[in-house]
Amino acid sequence: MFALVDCNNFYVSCERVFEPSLNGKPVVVLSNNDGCVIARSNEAKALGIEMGAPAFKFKREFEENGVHIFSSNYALYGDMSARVMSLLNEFTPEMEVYSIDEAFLSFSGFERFHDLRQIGIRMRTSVLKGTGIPLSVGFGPTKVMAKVANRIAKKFPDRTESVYLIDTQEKMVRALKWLKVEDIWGIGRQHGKRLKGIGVHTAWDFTQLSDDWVKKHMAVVGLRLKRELQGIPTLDLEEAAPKKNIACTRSFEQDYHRFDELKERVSTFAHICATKLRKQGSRCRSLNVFIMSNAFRRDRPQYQKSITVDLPFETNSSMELSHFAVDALRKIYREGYAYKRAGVIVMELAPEQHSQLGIWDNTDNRQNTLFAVVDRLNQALGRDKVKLASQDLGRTWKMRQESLSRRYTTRLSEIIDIYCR
DNA sequence: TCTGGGGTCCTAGGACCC
DNA sequence: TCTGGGGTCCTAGGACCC
Repeated sequence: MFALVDCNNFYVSCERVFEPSLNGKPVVVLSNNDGCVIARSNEAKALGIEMGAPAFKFKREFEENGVHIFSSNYALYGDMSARVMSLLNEFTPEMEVYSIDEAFLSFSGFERFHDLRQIGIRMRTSVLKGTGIPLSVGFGPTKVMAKVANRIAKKFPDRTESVYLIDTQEKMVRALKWLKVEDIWGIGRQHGKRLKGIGVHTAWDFTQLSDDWVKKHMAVVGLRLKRELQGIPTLDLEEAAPKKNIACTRSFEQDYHRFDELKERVSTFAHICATKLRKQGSRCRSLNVFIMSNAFRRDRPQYQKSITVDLPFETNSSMELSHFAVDALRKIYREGYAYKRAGVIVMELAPEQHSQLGIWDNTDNRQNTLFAVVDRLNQALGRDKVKLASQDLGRTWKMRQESLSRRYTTRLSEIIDIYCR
């Protein structure tokens, strides 16, 4: 049996831990630049605020309904996530951290000696007590069924105590007939639309389709999904693996027109990618740079272009990557457009240890030592203490973050205040 | 005025090899 | 007129996830 454990409205729950007066009130968390709604409390969901809704369009609604707004605080969410995962890990060593707020746990064999429902309830209690974050837990014979069970636990918290177990044929059929086809994990908008078009409305209907149809229209991924929903496992827990691509991309808080302005940002994105590469112990062989104008402004001329370049050698040096990224930018930059978004993606990653050196044009090895020191300094003193000269030394831009909470758990100076009367 | 960011996997088709 | 057979690798695009 698999469990899928999921934190309820995770970002909102993190904020509420440190502001408990917000329990029971509508709360939303916004994306970078306070752009879109990316987390909602149940009360906010009930107000009809959609996931991904642009914040400016809902401004009035927020005010009228007293919705509490937070800018996203990834330092806080990342640290809270690590605490949750570490508590969950005590229940079984076999765990796959699937996302910042979700984990699959394998309990194969446990069902013979343990009451899985009780284990689920104990996980909830432990994490709630240890971190203040509420969970929903679903158990099923496959990963997809565990997802389904989790959905039921979340939908009916009172009846299930937020823990639901699918362990019999009847429960499986009942769950499948209840679940809408577009809500199946792995069925997105496109497939959902097509399936409904041919009269497939529930997960149960989907399992009744022929293998041929599924294979033809949804390839092997669809076929695996069908098996999983029939209770036949095709997906196993996945090992934590090094990333195959690493990206840093941003929308700007204002339009940029000049090459120099873009250059400054792209150089920073390359530096951030390089830092992530070094942290993972990888180097990259190629990188992609893209720039684009504001796609929402249909009234203005549009331009978007991306370019992938092979590097002459593998590297994770901020200086070298910044240099190559700016070179690439130069090739795609066109004057006369208002740029709104850009990014750097490093690709073809290889482990540092056995990297292939070229004969003629090797990276300068002294950079390894240099950036080891840079990383240490930035870690100890704050992220931007040491920068490249090509970066944003003037720091003319700043991310819009009007409602940022404190980094309660990772900065001593921002720790929660307790007042005694 | 204002619209996020970071990933993965799969397939078809073209280019190329012997 | 007629034009093999069997592979691999790469890329772009589509679909999905959180």
